[in-house]
Amino acid sequence: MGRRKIEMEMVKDSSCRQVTFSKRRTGLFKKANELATLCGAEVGILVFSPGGKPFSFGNPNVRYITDRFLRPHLYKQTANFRSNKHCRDDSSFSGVGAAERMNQLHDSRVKQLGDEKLRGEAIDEEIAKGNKGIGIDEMGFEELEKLKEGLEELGEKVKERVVEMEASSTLLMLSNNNKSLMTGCVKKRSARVRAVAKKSY
Amino acid sequence: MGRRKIEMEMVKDSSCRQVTFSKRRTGLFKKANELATLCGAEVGILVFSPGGKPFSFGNPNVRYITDRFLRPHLYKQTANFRSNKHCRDDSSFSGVGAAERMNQLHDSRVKQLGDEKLRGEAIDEEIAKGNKGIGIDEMGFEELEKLKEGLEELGEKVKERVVEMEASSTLLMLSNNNKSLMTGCVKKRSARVRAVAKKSY
DNA sequence: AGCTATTTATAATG
DNA sequence: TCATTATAAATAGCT
Repeated sequence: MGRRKIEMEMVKDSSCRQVTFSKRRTGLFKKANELATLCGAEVGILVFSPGGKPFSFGNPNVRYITDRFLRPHLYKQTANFRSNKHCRDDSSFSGVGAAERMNQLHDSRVKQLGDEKLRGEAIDEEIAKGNKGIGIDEMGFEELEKLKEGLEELGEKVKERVVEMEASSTLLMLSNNNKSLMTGCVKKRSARVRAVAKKSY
Repeated sequence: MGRRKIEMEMVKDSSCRQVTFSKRRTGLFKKANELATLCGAEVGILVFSPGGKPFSFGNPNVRYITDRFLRPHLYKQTANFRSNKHCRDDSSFSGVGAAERMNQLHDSRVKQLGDEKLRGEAIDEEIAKGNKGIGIDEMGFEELEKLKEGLEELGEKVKERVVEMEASSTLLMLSNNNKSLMTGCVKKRSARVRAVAKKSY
């Protein structure tokens, strides 16, 4: 799709790779949006750049998609869902060409599933210990995203400072309690929140 | 990209829509794989067909990607994460469609994971436990005030945007939970929060 | 960031 | 459904 055909391997030049990443990430999100629009599908995409910077696309939104995926029992399942045909294509990235990796898929999947299981167990352990505030993480993402979205509209100067605070993990952790709040002692806070919010903005 | 250009709206004919969904889903996954390969990025995609059937792509795998997003504190954050913005593109879309089977290329290597439901239930339990001991605390409020001060310096346009997304109430709610958070693994955050907040504003 | 020359994805068709 | 092909779209290399 360009002046020349490129090999399916890691772009060597760091600068070019960054450009490619940006262009293709944009293209991927566009495609996802089209898929959702044309077919009425729900799509969520999560991307981490090589540097670890997160990007996401979601229709209707990432929160919904991930939630529905991780906690399917909370959603009404259609006949298709029950038909037990959940397509997966988890590649293991190791610098190998796409085609080649596709062929390795079958074998690598076994190992991957093993890793996933281990990871899952580790997480479950954390949860069991109860010292991590798990409900926290459920809410964190959405709230953090909203906040970020707002912050991203700010001028560069302000933007940087706020983002710094955001990155401090403060907001992330704060936001994590939203869910519990909703359930528990939130009522009087709720009123107060509304009042202040209205007043402040 | 076909014999004719098509409008970006829901494909009316159910049959055509199904075909389009399969083709484009395949294409989307391929693009995602290329992005990961070429750029060394980590990509996760979750798709629900109009009929509610789930599909996913993940590199290295979906579990890892969603975990990293939902529980970022479990992962090492790079400098980029800290200093950059989190790009987001959540379109609001709600589509309805006939329930149909989605069988395409990937279905040949489909691997069903039955533990997703279990995992979801585990999370639910944890959340329920986490509902206890939630309370408002002044520290959180102070943080909020600082945030507000910062935000109020923004231009009217931005300010309105923030209000629209109810960022204010979000922040308030978030901050209100600071205390409960302090109980667990959050203590060191506290000091850090203060420092950052002071520095930023 | 913009601009084409090309490659790629895919809508319509067989 | 599955393969083919004429076109629309995405994008690699440059500036």
